[in-house]
Amino acid sequence: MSNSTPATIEDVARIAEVSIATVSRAIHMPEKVANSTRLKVNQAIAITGYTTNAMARSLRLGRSNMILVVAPDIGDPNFSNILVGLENEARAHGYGILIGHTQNDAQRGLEYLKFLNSNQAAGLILFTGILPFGHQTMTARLPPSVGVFEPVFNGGIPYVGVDDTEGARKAVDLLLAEGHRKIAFIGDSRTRLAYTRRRMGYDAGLDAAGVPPDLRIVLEGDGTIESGRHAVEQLFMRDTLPTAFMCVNDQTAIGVMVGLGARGYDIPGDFSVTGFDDVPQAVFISPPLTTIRQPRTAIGKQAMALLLELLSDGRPTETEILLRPDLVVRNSVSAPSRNWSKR
Amino acid sequence: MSNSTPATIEDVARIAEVSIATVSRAIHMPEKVANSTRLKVNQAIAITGYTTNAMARSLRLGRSNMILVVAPDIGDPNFSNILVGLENEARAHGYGILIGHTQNDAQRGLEYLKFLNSNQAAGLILFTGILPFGHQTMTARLPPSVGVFEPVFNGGIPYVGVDDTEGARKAVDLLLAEGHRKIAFIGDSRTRLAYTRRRMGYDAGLDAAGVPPDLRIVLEGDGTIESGRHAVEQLFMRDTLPTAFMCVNDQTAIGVMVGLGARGYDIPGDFSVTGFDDVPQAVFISPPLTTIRQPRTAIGKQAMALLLELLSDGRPTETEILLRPDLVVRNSVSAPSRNWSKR
DNA sequence: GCACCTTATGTAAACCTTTACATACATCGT
DNA sequence: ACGATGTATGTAAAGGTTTACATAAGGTGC
Repeated sequence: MSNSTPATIEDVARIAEVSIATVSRAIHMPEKVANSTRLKVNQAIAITGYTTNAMARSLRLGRSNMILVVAPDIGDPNFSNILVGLENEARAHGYGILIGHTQNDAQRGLEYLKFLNSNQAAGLILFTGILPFGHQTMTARLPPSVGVFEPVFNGGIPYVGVDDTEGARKAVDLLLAEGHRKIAFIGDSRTRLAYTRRRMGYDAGLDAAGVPPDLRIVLEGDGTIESGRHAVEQLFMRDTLPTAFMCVNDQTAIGVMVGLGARGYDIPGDFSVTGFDDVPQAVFISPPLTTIRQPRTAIGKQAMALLLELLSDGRPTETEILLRPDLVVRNSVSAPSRNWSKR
Repeated sequence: MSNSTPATIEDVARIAEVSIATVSRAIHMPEKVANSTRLKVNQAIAITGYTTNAMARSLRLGRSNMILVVAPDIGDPNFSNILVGLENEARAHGYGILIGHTQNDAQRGLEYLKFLNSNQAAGLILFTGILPFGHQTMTARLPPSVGVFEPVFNGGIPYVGVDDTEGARKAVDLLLAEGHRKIAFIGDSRTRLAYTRRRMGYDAGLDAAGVPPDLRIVLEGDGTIESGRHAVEQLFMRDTLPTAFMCVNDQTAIGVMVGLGARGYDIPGDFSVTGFDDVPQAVFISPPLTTIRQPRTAIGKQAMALLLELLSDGRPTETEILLRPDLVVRNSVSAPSRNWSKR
C-alpha cells in the first residue's frame, strides 16, 4: 500500500485487470467506460493510493494546470485578498496557483520567465504594470496573461481593476462637500499607473468645483507609510498648509496621520485625511480611515475568470474590466477647522 | 526563431550538428564535452532560444526543482520577510519556490497534498505546527520537509525558529525591571505552540521574580488585533487592572493599544505594553512598540538550508534550530504610573 | 444470417529529457 | 607496434501519461 515509490497507472491497470488506457479513460472520461470496469478501476485506485503524476501528464498534454501569479511584493496589504479570489476561481476549474515574488528585481523576474518558458505554467497573472523581465521583456513570449489593478505596458494583455479615476473623484468630492478647498494630494506618479489615474480624479474634481490651480498642492511620494510622514514634514516647511490630505493610497494616509499625530494635531479636528484601497488596517488605526474600497476578492475572481477564458478560447472578450470603487466613510474627515480659515 | 512551438533539445542538436545526448551534456555537465562542441551547442541554443522543458526533465529525473511553501495566511506580517530568506537560499541552489495558501482550510490543504503526491515539489516548508491535510494527515507521505517557527506535530520534521520562551522572558524581565508586578499576559494557547512557549516565558519570569500567582492575569485571545482589543474590554469589567500588558504577539499588542487609546489612556504613561515578533507596523504605530524581534530573513535562510541538506543527504543533522530573539526597546514601556499604586 | 453501426477496450506512439552503455578515436608506456 | 587507458560522442531505453487507431463484441434492421 505505501511502497517506497508511488503507484503508477500501470499498477492500477494490473490490479483492475484492464489496460492503462482504460484507467486513464476511467479517470478523465468516465462516460466512455463501462460502469463495471469503472468500479474496478476506482477500487484499484483506492488500493494503490494512486495519484496521477502531474509531470508526465503535463508533458504529454503540452500544458500544465498551474497558473503563475507574479507580484512585486507579497507583503502588500492589497495582495492577500486578491489572492483569495484568484485561488477560488482557479480551483473551481481544476487549476492550481503558484506565487512568484519579484521584489522589483529583474533577476528574479527572469527566473519566472524561465519558469514560464519551460511550460511549467499555463497562464500568468501580473500584479504590476511593467513586465518584470528586465532586458528580455520585449522579446519575451508569454502564455495567456491577465493584469491586475492596472494595464500592463507592452500591450495585448487585458486587465481587471477598479476605476481609479472615479474612486479618487469620490474622495475629492467628499472633501469638497465638507467644505474643503485647499486639498493636498500626496501622490506617486512613478511606480503605478493606477496612482497617476487617481491624481487625474483629484484634478478633475477640483476642476469641476472651480478650485483654482494655485490652491492645489501636490506632493510626490512613493506610496509607503514613510513617504506619507515625509510629505507632512515637507508641507510644514512651506508657508501654506492644506485643510485636508487626499492620499494616493492607505499606506500614505497612515503615514500622514502618524506625522500629524506626532506634531500634536487632531484628525479630523485639525485636518481631514482620505486614503485609497481600504486595506485591513484602515479600520484599526485611530481615527478609522475614510477611504475608497477596492472589491479585492471580486477583482481576483474576475481576473482569473478572464484568464481561464483566454486559456480555452484564445481570444479575450474584453480587454479591460473595471469594477466600481466605493467610498467608505469612517472618521478621518470632517469640515475644515475654523482655526485655519485664515489660510 | 520564434516559432509557434518552443524549441526542443532535438532542434538544438540538429543545428549544432551533434546528438541530443551531447546537447544535454553540454548543458548539465559542460566539463564532459569538448570546448569546440560546447561552443557550437551554445550558439545553437542562442539561435533557437531553447530552454529545457522542466516537465520532461523532472519526469526523467523523478524529482522537480521546486519547493512548496505552505502557509495558512500569506497576509501574516511575519510571512513576507521569511519568504525573502527562503527564496534567496533556494535560488542560490537552483531551486524555485512556490507558495501555497491554505487559510486553515483542510480542503485546500488536500489540494497541496495532491500536488506533493504527484511529485511536483521536491520539498516542503511548513508554516504551521499542524499538518494541514485534514483526515489524510496521518497517512500522508511527504517529501523532505522543514517547519518554520514551531515544531510540526507528527514528528520527524525538523524546524527552525526562535527561542520563544527566552524571548518572552526578555519581555517580562524588562517589565519587571521597570517595576511592574501586576502584568497581564494576553495569550493564545490554541493556535500555535510557539504562543504556549511564550506563556511559559512569562510564567518563568514571574516565578523568578517571586511574583505570587494571584497577581498574574492571563487572558485567552487568538492573536489578532481584534482579540487584543477585546481583552482590554474584558479586563476593564473586572475589578483589578494590571499596570502592564505583555502580549503574545504584536497584533495583539496593537489591539491592546487601540483599546486603551479608545478609553483615553496614555501609553506608556498609564499602561505599559509589549509585543512579540517586531512586525513592520510596530515601528509606525504610536507610541512605537517595544517588542521582541524575530530574525525573519535568517530563519527563512536557515530553514531552506536545512531542507536542501535533507534533500541531498537524506538525514537532518539537526532536528531543531533556534535563533536568538532580541529585545527591541521603543516607547511603549515605562515605570508603572503612581496613580495605580493602590491596585 | 449478414452487413452495418455502436460501444468498450487494447496497442502503441508520442511528449522531451537524461544517462547507462557502446563505439570510435587518440594517447601513452613499454 | 601494440595493448591499455582515457576522452568525446552517439544510440537507445526509460520515465508516466494521453490518445489516435485498431480490434472485438454486441445490437439492429433487413
